[in-house]
Amino acid sequence: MAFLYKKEKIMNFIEDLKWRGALNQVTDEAGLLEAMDNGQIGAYVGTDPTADSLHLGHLIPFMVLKRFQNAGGKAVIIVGGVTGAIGDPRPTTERQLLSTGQLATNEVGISQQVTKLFGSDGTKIVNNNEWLGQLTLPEFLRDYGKLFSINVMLKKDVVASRLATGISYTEFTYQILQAIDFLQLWRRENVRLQIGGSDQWGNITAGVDLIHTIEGNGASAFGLTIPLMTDSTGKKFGKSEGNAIWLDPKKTSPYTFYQFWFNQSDADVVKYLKYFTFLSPEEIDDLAQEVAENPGNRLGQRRLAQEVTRFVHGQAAVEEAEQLSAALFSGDVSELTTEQIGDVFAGVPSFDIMNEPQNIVDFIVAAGIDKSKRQAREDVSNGAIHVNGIKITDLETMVDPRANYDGKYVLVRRGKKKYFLGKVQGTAL
RNA sequence: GGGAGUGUAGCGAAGUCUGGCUAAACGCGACGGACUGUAACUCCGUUCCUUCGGGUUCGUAGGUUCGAAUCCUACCGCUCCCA
Repeated sequence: MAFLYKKEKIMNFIEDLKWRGALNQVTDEAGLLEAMDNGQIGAYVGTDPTADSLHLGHLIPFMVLKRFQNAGGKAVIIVGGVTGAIGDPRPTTERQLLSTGQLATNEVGISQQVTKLFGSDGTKIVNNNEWLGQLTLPEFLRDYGKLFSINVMLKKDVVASRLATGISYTEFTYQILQAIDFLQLWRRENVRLQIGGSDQWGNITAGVDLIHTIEGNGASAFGLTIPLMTDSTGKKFGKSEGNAIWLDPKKTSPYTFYQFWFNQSDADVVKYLKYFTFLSPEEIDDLAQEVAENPGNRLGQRRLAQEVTRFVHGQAAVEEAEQLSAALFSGDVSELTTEQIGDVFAGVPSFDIMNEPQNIVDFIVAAGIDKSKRQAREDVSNGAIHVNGIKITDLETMVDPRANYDGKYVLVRRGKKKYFLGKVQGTAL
């Protein structure tokens, strides 16, 4: 069951990850493959609910978990709970604790997204509050604390780097909690593998060690980490204009999501195709050749955008994003009908606007397109602003919302490819 | 508890000794423009707000001075060393 692509290249789970550049370290490669062959086992990824939605950074371990699932394994995901309330230490500074209300909201949002990605069949989403929440301090100290050596804990990279700047006792304890999670899932859900980013290595091995200590050295428990994702210029992957790309369509529209992938550079497409799609090595090799020979066609980028958008938002969203992209990047937007605008542009950031003429600069700021008048003036002067397809360069221009699209919409473009849809409200009092 | 440092725009980092020429160097990031393939590279411009007169900034609050990021006092945060 650990084998994929039986009709084409034969690769097992690990070989496939290696080929995709998605493998950093494994605790015991041969042991893991053997365990996978001996019957279905589970693997888990933990997520702390630091926001009400997942973003692309989270998708990285989830992609590997999904491959594990596709290879016949059982996917288990921990969404926050106690570990989320504590905070995984960052290498630099102490985290700000989230309120319990915020945590609860975040957990709900993230659980829904995870369910969408993994399906409900056989996938298990758990909250570690189930076991960590019941644990009393005396039990914690007697049953677990005794098994952890401070000397070893201090050597973990994250802790070591924090010794210079300071780390609270709370965050220091995090690795123990995560180790307990692994142990509990090992017992409850037959989880034998924990998957995480390369920064999770220390936490993961803490869990493997704990299982070996309690369940015996022969106990089958493995850890696997994924390399840090960077783009070809060495920057951390997953940001657009300095903002995170969210999986929640309300926070990042499927159109924006699609465009994020579509705009990847030639140097990165193949890497991302391997990483973020479930296309076979043959298909990816073909696309790689296409990118090398006819980069201008952007076939690789297009396929990447389609595949990832489909995985996260579904086929309908792909079609909408492509329609919208076609409308925005090919023809003249002033030719579009009111209906087309309403249908197709739903995915673009929108704002409400009063039904009365307004100076262009004030209009831009009121719409939230720029954050200050200074910036708005600069953009207008630079010829960066188009209203309903017409470039505006005069700072004194008045924008009349009634002028186009039956007075219902005002379509604004800033720069080469950022669109905003103004929805005209009633007349101002 | 004692001692030594440190806190500057989104980030990093000058400027502080020798107060005015500093809305504050430089780098990164970000935004816009040119080029292009909705790419990368490169180049150019912008990057506190503004009714374009000016206004408000350099941890916080006071003080000295004609004038303070720069000097003084107190307080707050962070780091290190000693106890």
